[in-house]
Amino acid sequence: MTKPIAPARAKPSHKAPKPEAGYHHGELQEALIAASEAILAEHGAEAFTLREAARRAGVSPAAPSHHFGNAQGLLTEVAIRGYDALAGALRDTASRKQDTREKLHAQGLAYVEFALKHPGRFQMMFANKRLVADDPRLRQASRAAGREFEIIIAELVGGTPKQAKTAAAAAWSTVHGFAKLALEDKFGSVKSEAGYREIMTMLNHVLNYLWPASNARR
Amino acid sequence: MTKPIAPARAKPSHKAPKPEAGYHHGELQEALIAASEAILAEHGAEAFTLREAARRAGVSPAAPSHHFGNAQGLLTEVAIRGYDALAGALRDTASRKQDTREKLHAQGLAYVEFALKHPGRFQMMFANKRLVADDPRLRQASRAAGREFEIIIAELVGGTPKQAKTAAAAAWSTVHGFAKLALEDKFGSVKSEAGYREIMTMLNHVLNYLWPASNARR
DNA sequence: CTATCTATCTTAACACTGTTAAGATTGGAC
DNA sequence: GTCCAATCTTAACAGTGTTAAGATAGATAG
Repeated sequence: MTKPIAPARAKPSHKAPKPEAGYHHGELQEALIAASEAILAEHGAEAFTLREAARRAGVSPAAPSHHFGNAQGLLTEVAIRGYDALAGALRDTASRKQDTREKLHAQGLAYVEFALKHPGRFQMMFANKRLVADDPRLRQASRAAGREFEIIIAELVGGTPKQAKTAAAAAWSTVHGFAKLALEDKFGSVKSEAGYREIMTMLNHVLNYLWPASNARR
Repeated sequence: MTKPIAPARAKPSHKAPKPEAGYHHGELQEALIAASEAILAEHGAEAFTLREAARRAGVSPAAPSHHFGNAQGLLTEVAIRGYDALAGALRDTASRKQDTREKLHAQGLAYVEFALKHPGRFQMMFANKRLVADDPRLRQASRAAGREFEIIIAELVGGTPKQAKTAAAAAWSTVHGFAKLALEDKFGSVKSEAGYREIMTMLNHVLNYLWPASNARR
C-alpha cells in the first residue's frame, strides 16, 4: 500500500506541456493528502469527504481507492503526518528551553496550541474509528509523539520506567483533556483571538497548578 | 422544539388492544431516545444513524423530524440525559466518601469509569458538531456535570472563585484527557476485562500522582 | 519501432444516508 | 358530529463511500 513513492515525476516529454493534461501522475497521493488537510483546516474533521478530496484533487471519486484503498487509508496518511508535525513541534519547543521543568511546561503549551490551531487535523488524529487504527506506521507515529513527552518527563521525575510512564500519562492526559474540552467550548469560545488568549493563560495556570508536584518529587 | 412533553400517554381505549397498532403515540420520543442509546451502546457514536434509530423504534425515517427537528436534535436529547447520568454518578460517588480528598479521587475514578463503560454515549456528549451545541438545556446539563467537580474542588482548595475554577479545569482536564486517550487505545486495549482493570489502576496512580498538590496548597 | 503489460484513472452503478414536501391518519376539542 | 392540529407515511432529492468493468497512458520487452 501507499506506493513506492512514485518515480520522481515522470515527465510527459513529447506532448502536453502542462502536467495537468489527461491523467495525474505520481502526484495524486500528495494532492489527495493536501486536499484532505485543506478540508480539515477549512471545515473541521466532520466535514471531510472522500469525494470532496477527490474533487479538489481534480479526479473522479473512485481514483483515491487505487492509492489508499478507502477513506480510512487516506485519513490514516493524514493522521500520520499530523503526528509527525506534533512530535516536531514538541521537540522544537523543548529544545528552546534549558531548564527541564520549563521544557515540560512549554511542551504542554505547544500541545494545546497545536490542537487549537489545527483543530480538524487534531481531532482526526484521535478519531481511531475513521482511521486504520492498527496501521503500524500510524501506531509508530503516535508513539513517537508521545515519546517526546516521556523524554522530558523521565528527565524530570526520574524513578523507574514504569513511574516515568505513569507520569507521562498524567501529563499527556492533562494537556490532551484541556485541548479537547477547549475545542468543545467548555472553557468558553476559542474562535476569537481574545478567547484564544484567555484560554491559553488559563492553561498556563493549570500547568503551574498541577505540575510543580512532579518537580518536588524527584 | 422538542414538544411539550406529550399529554401523559393518551390511551387508545376503544380499539387496538396492543399499543403498537397503526400509529405510535406519546411514546415515540422515548422510543427514539432509547433506540439511539442502544445504537451508541452497541456500536459506538460513529455508528449512529437517524434511519436506524427510526427503524428500531418501528417508524418511518421521516417520523423523528416531527419530534426532534433533525438528527442533531435527537442526539442533543441523548447527550442531555448523558450529562444528567454523569452528574448523578459524580454526586453519588462523592456522597459515599467522608474525606474531601477522597471524594475528589473517587470522582475522578467515576468519571473515567463512566466514559469507559458507556463509550458511545460519552463520545457523543462531547461531539459538539453532532449536537445543537447552543441548546440551553444541553449547556445547562453540561455545566451541571462540571459543577459536581467544582463543588468538591472548592471545598478542597479554597481560594477565590477564579482559583477554584482553574483547579476544577485542571481536574476535569486530567480525567477527561485520560478517558479520551484510553478510549483511543493510547494506554493499551480497553476491551478486555484485564485491560480495563490495568487502565483503572494506572488512573489510580495518575490521580495520586497529580492531585496531592491540590491538597498541599490549601 | 512495435506490441504488450501494468498502474492509473473514469464511468456507471449500488446501497446507503439526512432532509423535505405532500398527503394520510388519528385523537381530542369545539 | 365536525373540524383541527398533531402525528406518521410515502416519495423524492441530493449526497455519501465503495466496487466492478472498461479506458488510457507510460514503461518495458521483443
